[in-house]
Amino acid sequence: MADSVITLSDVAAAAGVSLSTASKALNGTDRISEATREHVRVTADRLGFRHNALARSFARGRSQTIGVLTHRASNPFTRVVLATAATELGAKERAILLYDARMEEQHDVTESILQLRARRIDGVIVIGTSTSFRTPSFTSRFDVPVINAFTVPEDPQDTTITADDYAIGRLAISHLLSTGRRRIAHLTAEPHDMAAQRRAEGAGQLLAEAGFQWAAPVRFGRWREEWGEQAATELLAEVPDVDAIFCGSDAIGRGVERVVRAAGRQVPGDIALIGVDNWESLMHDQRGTRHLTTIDVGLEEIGRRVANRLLEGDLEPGTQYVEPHVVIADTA
Amino acid sequence: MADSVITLSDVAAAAGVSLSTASKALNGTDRISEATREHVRVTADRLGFRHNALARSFARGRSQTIGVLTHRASNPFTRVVLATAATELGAKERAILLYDARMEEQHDVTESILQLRARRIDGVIVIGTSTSFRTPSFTSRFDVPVINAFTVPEDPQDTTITADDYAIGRLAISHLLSTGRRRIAHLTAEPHDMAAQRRAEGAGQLLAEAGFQWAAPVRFGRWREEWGEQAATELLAEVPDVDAIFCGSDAIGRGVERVVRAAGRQVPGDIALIGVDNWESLMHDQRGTRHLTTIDVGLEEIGRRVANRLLEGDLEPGTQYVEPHVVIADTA
DNA sequence: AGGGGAAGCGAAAGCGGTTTCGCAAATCAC
DNA sequence: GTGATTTGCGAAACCGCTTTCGCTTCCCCT
Repeated sequence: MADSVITLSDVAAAAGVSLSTASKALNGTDRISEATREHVRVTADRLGFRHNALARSFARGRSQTIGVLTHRASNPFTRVVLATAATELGAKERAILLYDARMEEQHDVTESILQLRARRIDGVIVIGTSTSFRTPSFTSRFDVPVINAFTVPEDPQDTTITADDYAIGRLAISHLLSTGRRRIAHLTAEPHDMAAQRRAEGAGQLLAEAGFQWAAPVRFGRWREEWGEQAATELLAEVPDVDAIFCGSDAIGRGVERVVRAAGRQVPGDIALIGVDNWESLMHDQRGTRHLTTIDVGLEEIGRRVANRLLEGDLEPGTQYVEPHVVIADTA
Repeated sequence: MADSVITLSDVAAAAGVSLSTASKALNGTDRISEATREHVRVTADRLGFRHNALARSFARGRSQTIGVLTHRASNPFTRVVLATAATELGAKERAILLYDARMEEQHDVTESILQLRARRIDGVIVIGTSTSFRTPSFTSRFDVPVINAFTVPEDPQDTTITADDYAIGRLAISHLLSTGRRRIAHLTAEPHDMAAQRRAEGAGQLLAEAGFQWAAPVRFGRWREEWGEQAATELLAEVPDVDAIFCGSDAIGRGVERVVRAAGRQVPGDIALIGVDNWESLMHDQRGTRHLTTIDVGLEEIGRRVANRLLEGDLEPGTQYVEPHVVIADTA
């Protein structure tokens, strides 16, 4: 590697034009004759020239870097959004600078914000941890575009892309109905959890619209596998002829499944099970086997959209929801 | 926000020193009297000065950005390493620029490499997808430090940090033995998979050292839940009195568990189960419930180490393994 | 007292582009 | 054919910081 890096003035010299002409030719800016433009391009290629991104960023005052603020980068959902957004941005030659609020609990986010501004970032992505917790609004604290992902924004005017819990609920029920189930129950998480609420609400709505009702009152509890076990045990005692269970999450679903099978019921023969999250795909990279039928809330789509809208400067205010989709496997 | 951004020369002027003195004072470089240094610092603070990171990077020729090369950024293991490394780097004000080979299957990695070099990145992290596939060596293709994560390097001289499959196998058995199990079996993935091999090898070794042997020959198959079911079914038929199963992965473990329970055996009462991956923690962000007892291979530790060693310039050649640890839950 | 070295600071040259502005030549209008 | 535009290009300023180099002073040593 003969590494006496080629600069733009080398190109200009080789092409017999001025530095400024070379710059404009390659950037397509200003008025340059097509002939010169092409000639410069060819020379640049021949020399293997590449813009020094650092110099360019500096001169333009734009860093080609996006700041990312997370509450907890170790949250698995956050990771998915983060990784897909980063991939998308990387493909467009944008770097990301991640600030995890977790690490700076004391440090006040203000510090991170100042850092990001000092870096002259071109935009900010704020990744929440769910549709249950509000994320404080950062929009006004930056002079560059800010977009929220996977959260319910404090200020409804903030540009936000997130999961559609209501649609998730509807979709789950719609799928169960379409497979002929009629005695459907719903076991889900904390009653105060907004995501759990919305899912239950959407599910209840669709059920009602279809002219049915819950086989048992919706059971609220925790987002945990154990709760799934407990709730399912109670449910089976109370409503033995239930023929489908919409589980608020895949974790709950796992617990439910264990109990249902232990009770000697066939899955999905006697009782169909559907969860939410698409856990297994998160684990298996879309290739492995699937087991639990589930609803994918669209985290990857959120990551992609957030990145692209930011780059395209498409920041109309308000919340945009991504469509969930059903992932059919062995349990429904 | 009165945003007429403060530059270093503003500070210099306000402090009554030259631009260069101000620079040196704040950077701690060169010889400057402690008095002036302090005075400049105070003035800078008073003015709310922050270095323009772009200008600084440009002047120094170092971008404060790390390039990250992945095979498949959507792989769940990759995501964990990526997210933890990014967090660690972000905390030290380093951005990352991600190139996912997946997106450029055709495009030849060469292009990405050129891009990264044009960005004047300060280092490169190459994230593999497992300890089963070799990653081609990129070390010589960059003039900056390169470090591999979660992979088996093509060139053993490449600086690499990865999981220790051998230790994983030993640890699993050690745990089972310590809980009094003696009739232990091992159900795992493809016989040609290096990770599966090493785990089986480590496990076999420890077992032998302890004076025992496998209750049944090791069964190789797939990394899938279904294979867990099938293998467990066969195993129970063949060796009904097995009292512990070391499952090659949590996915396999899930399948095994279903069959074991369906056969009426108590878990862990009759049969203890231990997996590998720590799936549930990946899903639950360390807080949720755990169900399957498992071995955490240390992906997060890999991410952290890789980031820190790169920043510290600690790049002695060769492979360094992270220690796995047991995550005790309900099944062993 | 005189010379050598170190300490403290400033002038100025980059770093590698982008961008404004002005000028000459070419094109247009009438 | 003359004046008014437009077109194509180059000179030079500039982005904000780092770093080399050299010039004073001051200190110490003999």
